[in-house]
Amino acid sequence: MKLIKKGLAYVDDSSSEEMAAMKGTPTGAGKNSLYRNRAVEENLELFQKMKSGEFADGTHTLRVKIDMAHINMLMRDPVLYRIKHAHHHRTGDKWCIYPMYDFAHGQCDSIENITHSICTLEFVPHRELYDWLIEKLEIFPSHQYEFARRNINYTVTSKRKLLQLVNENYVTSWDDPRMPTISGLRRRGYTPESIRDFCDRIGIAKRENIVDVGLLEFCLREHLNKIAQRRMVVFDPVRVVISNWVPLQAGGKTEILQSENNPEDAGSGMRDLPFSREIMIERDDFMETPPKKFFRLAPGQMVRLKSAYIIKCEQVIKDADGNISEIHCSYIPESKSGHDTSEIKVKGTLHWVNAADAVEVEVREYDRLFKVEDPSSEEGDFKDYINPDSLKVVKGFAEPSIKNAKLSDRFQFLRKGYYCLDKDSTDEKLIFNRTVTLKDGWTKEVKKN
RNA sequence: UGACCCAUGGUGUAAUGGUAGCACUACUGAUUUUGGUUCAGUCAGUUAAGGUUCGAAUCCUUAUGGGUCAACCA
Repeated sequence: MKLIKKGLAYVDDSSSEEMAAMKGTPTGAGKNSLYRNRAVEENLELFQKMKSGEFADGTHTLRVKIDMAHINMLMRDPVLYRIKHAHHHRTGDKWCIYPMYDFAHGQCDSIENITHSICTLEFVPHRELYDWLIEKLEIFPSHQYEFARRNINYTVTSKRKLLQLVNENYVTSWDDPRMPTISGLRRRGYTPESIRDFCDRIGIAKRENIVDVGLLEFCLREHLNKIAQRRMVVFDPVRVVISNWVPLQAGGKTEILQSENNPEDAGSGMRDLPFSREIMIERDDFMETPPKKFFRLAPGQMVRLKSAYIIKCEQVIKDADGNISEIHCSYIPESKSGHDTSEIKVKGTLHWVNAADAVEVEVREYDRLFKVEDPSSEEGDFKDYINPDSLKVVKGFAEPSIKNAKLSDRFQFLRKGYYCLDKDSTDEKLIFNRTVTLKDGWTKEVKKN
C-alpha cells in the first residue's frame, strides 16, 4: 500500500507470457507495461479487489515501478504480489494474494531485526532489489551477505534434487541412510559432534567448491573411535576347530573371556566373551598360499584371536568341491589374553565369534549414492549417474552381547567399521547400518602388488 | 556478445601491503592383542602478463578460466 501510494507500484493486467516477452533479455532492454501509469486511486482499488478474490488466478499482479531497461533483470518492475485462491491456515479463503520471495525476504528479515541475512551466491543479483525495497519501504535495514553453498562429492545437496530421489523411489525416504539429509545422516549413525567438526573444518567462502566426502568421514571416524563400543562380528564365516580343546561331549567347557569395550576409553569397562572348541573367523582372514606380509592365518602360521588365545593352523578340511569347510588349529594355553606367558610374538590378530552362541544379524552396507564426483555437472540427467550398488544387505554373525544393543548405541565391529542399530530392527531380527568402514591399509597394500 | 560474482598444493580453508600457514588426502617410518588408533616425517600451492611499491596472494589494468542472471519458484 505504501508503495502504491508513493506511486511506486501498480497493478498489471498483463498475462505471465506478455510480461516475460516485455522483460527483455540480459543484453537488451525491456518495454514498459501498458498499465504502468495507472492512477494511484485505480491501483488501490484494483489491489483491494485482487486481495478479496474478485479476480481469477493469473489475471493481475502488483508490480513495483523501477526501470524496465535496468541492467539487472531483477530490477525490471518485478512482481510483488500475485493472485492465488489458496486456502490458508490462518486467513482461510479471505486473503487471495501471496507475495513473491524477493518482496517478502527483506521484510521478514527486517521485522525480526536481522542484521546479517546470509544466503547462497545465486542471490547476489537479488541484493540490489532487497536493498531497494528496504529503502523505499523505510524499514529496518537488514543486510544480505552471500556465500557459496557447500557441496560434497559423490552426492547432491540440492533440495529439489533430493526431492526427486525420494519421489521417484531411488531411496526409501528422506531419512534413508544414504541421503545427505540430517535425518539420513542421523539414521546412518553420524554423530552431531562429527558433523559440527566437519563444518568447522571446511569453513565458508565465496568460491565454488566441492568438498571431499573423505573429510566428512574422517571427522566421523575420529569421533566414533572415541565413543564406539567394540564388538566382534564375522560376515563371511569359516569354521575353526580348536583341535586340542576338549570337546563339550567329553567334559570340555565354554570359557568366559573378558574384552575391553573401548581401548580408547578406560572408563568403558569390559564385557564377557564365550570361547570354546568351535569358532568362526572371516573367510578372507585365511589363505592357503599367502602372499608376503600376510599376517593372518595360513597353514602352519600363528595368529592371535582378539582377547583370547594364539592359535596355529594345523590342517585345512575341504568339501567335495574343493571349498574350505573347516580349519583345524591348535591353541597355546599359555597365551591367554592378559596372562600371556608364552613369549610368542604374532603379527596378526583376528576377530572371531564362538560358533555355539553366535547371533545372526542383518547388516546394511551403504556406498556413495552416485558414481561420479559431481552428478549435476555431467551430461544429461543427474539421476543417470546413480550408483546401483549403494545398498548391499549382508548377513553377520555377532558375539552374544550384541543382543543388548539399543538404538542410540554406536558400535565398532572390530576390524570392519562403525555400525548402529536401525529402527527397522525387531526382537527377533537385529538390523545394523554400516555408518562408515574403518580405514583399510591392507586392501591398499594388496592393490600395490 | 551485456552485467555481476569468483580464482592460493589433489581437496577445503587462512595470511593490518612485510617469513605463503593449517587440516584432509597421498607417500615413508615407528608403535600396536583392531593391517584401526597414536606418533614422527615427506611430497605438493598464490591462473597469466604488465603496472604501483623498498616490498604484492593482497592494490590497479588487461587477458584466461569457472559460475550466475531473461518463474505470477524459493
